[in-house]
Amino acid sequence: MIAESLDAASWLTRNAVDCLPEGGLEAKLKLGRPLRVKLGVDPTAPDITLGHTVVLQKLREFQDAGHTVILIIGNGTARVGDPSGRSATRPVLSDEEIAANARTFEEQALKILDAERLEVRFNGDWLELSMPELFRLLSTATVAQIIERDDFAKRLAAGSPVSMLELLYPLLQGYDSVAIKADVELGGTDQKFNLMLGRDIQRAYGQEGQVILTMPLLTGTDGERKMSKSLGNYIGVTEPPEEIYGKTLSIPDTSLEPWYQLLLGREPAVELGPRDAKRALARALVERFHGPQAAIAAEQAFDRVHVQGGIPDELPEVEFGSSPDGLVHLPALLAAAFGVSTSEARRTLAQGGVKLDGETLSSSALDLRSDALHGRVLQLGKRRFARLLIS
RNA sequence: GGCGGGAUUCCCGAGCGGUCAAAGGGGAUGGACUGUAAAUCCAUUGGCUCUGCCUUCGAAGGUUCGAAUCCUUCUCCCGCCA
Repeated sequence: MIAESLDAASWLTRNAVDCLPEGGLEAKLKLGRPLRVKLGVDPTAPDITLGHTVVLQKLREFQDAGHTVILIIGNGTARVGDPSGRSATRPVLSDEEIAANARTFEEQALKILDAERLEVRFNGDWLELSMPELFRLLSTATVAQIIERDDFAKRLAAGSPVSMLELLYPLLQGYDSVAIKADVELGGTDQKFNLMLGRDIQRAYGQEGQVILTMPLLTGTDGERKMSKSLGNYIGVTEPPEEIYGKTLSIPDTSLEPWYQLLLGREPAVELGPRDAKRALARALVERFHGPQAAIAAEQAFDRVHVQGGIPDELPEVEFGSSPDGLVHLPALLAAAFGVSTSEARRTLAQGGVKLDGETLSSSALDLRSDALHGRVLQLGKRRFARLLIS
């Protein structure tokens, strides 16, 4: 069952940026037992994005090769906050929220991972160190080692604050590897430092150092920064088909190759132009999370709305009351229907961004008769629609 | 412990007694163009019962006809020295 050949290693390192140390994975594979492959996740963001799927797919490949994946929910480390990136303050979550997020994460991760070869662990279970234990952990690394890290080095050079807790974070993450006896740890390239430090810590605890495997970070729909929920440039795997389809089409052409490579594991077909390659990508992604039917439907719906300027077939209904004289104040209606402020509604209206059954509404008449609105489709901007039920 | 610097609207960042809902940039949104791409152009970007009104410039007080701008106290941050 357990593949031992070099082929197995080269398959598993496909698309990876780093696999260290050199030859380490091959050596681990030769052990001939299922390896313990670790991924740590932050319990703050419950929804899995396409960005997460890059690493998850790699984990799945390990599972398919017979290895065990250990998903670590960082409820203990959440109290510290990963300094990767730059956000300094993180919301403090309650145990209930963390548990709920972990469940959601696991549920969504199972769209990719195999439940049979998965262990889910909470690092809060072992991050209750006594002082002597903490001192032992702290003694495994030096300040020089820690501040060598790129983020820290830059921030220190720029005179920005770096808290003691942040310095501690990589050690705690490394301790997780000790706790679960990880053979391999995966992460994005931004995790390289933490992963490497984990090796040192394991060795300080008398274990063999883990092999680290880093995957490229998927850029977000903006094509610039890494995909993340907080940057708002993400596609969630549980989003509706039309959203996944539409958002995928909105990525810049320059993201096409990396997205193909990281999400589909292949190059875009050469005979397709960028537009059609992107459509094929969007179909493939919808298909992965919603099935082939949904992919076709999403594309058709998209074409109807955006190519032909039509109206989607499923759209939310909005109930709204008219005044006693049968008039409806448009800004108030837009505000209620789309969750914008009335000021914003007025502005958009003035700019020709509001349509009723496809006809642009003018801002000269802000009050319309209810019977002119009832049952019709109100549109704000390009993509927000609602069917009106005026009472 | 001592000395200095800072906190401005989503972000960065001007403003230093009235002409400030607050320059400029970024981002975002709407429009044109298009392939919900890029590039480009135009517009908008606190809220509202919208030719006016209300609330914003770390917090609370104060001075003034009038404060983001001056004073006091407080909170937080940063640097230098020890």
